Amino acid sequence: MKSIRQIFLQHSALQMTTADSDSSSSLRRALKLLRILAEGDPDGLRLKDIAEAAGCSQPTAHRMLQDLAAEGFAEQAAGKRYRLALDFYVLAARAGQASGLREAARPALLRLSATLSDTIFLLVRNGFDAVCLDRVEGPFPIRSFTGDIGGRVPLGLGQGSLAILANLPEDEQEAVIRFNIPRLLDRGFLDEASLRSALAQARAQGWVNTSTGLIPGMAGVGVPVLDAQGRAVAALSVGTLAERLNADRLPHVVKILQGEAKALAGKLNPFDVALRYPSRSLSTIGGS
Amino acid sequence: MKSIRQIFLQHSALQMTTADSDSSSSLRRALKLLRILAEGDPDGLRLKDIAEAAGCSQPTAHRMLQDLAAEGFAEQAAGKRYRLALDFYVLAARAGQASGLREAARPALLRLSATLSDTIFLLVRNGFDAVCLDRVEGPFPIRSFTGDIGGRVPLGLGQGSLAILANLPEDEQEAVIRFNIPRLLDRGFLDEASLRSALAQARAQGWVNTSTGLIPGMAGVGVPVLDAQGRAVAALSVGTLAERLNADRLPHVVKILQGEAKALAGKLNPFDVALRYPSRSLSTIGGS
DNA sequence: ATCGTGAATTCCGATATCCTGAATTTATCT
DNA sequence: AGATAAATTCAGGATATCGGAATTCACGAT
Repeated sequence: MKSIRQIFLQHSALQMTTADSDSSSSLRRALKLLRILAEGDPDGLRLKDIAEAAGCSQPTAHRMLQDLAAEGFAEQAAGKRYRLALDFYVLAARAGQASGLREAARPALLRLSATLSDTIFLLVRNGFDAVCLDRVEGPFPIRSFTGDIGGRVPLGLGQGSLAILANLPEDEQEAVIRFNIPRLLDRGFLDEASLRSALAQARAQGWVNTSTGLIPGMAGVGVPVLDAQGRAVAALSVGTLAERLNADRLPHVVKILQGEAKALAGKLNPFDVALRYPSRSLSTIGGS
Repeated sequence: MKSIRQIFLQHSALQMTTADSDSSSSLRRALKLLRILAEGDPDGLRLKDIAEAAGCSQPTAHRMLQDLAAEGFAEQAAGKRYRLALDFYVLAARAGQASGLREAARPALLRLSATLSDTIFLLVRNGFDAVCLDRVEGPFPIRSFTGDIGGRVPLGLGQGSLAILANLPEDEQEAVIRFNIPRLLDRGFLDEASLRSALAQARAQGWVNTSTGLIPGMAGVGVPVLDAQGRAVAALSVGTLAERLNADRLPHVVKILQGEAKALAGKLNPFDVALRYPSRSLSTIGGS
């Protein structure tokens, strides 16, 4: 059985508290600048603040930003402020296309939104999290754990996220659970026993209902998107008002979701999320 | 009048054949790797091919890719292939509000899509290209020059793209035309005379109709989004089936589009797409 | 199933690049 | 306008980078 560390390595590309964060390589430092820009004020950041946030000298930050600008990843708005530039977003749009899932799922999302008149989410697994890859708004205002596109939640929190976790291979599921329990408790989630019973139920019935919803007045349904080996690679979910998921409508919603999930799975023949990271990372993480 | 080179410098962040492509800085070279990954197969590229495309040795490419992966911008899929990682997408999505324009335009796109039941595009100018910044699908399947979000077309090709070009300042327009003519011809587009007359008409009437559509059965309308100085910073366009843009409906569509474009322009007071690039770039490009 | 080819990764010395500090220019605030 | 603070440029010393060679690894063929 895989260890937590192995699972972690398989998905080490998380911006988590890896504690190796300060480490070297000028490239790494430059890339951190991009992250600083992304997380900073949309109108741009001052060079001084960027340098401080990056922990490097002002001339160094300046030179790197000039390079980033020359390549179209950053730009200088009025007032000398630096911010991300268009090319960055353009490239990022392609990054989401990995395996074409987003593209493949978009028609389904639109159909679901049109049919159900609710907000639809497309989630994918990424390490120990579920990431919102796409989302189509419905007419009702929704609060959800999974915020907007790009939002992350620990696997297990929220219907779609739980649907994914419930359909991972046994050993990975176990590792994720152990890793995520503290994170879930931090967010006021149920205890481990409740999680395990919810997972068992989710796996058995093939979908996750509103019972795990922790936001008052909100409810949702999530179904997994399975690959050829029956492993969850994504989830479709609906978020809506609790009153809109009564006993009458629920079966209908589940059925439609499952139909789309199955059709989507059919389009994903060569979908392979298994990553292998070099053993060098082991020492990096293990040694810190 | 500005020279082509000057215009080019203002928007030098193009992945074109700048001939400065080989130039210095390890950061720039690393960022080019990201571009290579973005343009390559979504399922990933082999290290050898990446190294070749980047014009550097295999070990060098390897080390840079490891750094990119460690920062979450790239990842290794099964089979050792490298591709852009999800974090890249997530980062941009979170910062997405940064662009302002996209955020500001989204309600308009949704309204247009709902009202017209067609696919709506938001294009912005970037150098010699128009870039699709956002897009809302309609119920009809559409083929367009401007592919999905992030797609580029030479300015002048397509309704929205032409609408932007038609409303650039005289000298820039001229420079773009000269630069783009060969590119347009390559793609089976009309000759220079036709382009110029189309531009004149577009500028005069304030919108671009389907007459420039080169895809059989498809049609569209584009209107420019003008800044305070009357320069085009973006375009809204509709793409649909030719039969859905008959003489009855066309004026209606144009009117609605123009209304949204005008409202959008009003929200863009502090929107400043003019970029200033350091004079250092001048010598870089001029000297090669 | 084993072998052979080609790719991916690691190692290491030379060297080009990057970083820190100081000086200059430019912007911002009172 | 003057003063202050930031942004940018400049130069020398230190270091991380680069590419060739060797090794390990993955994959296709016999």
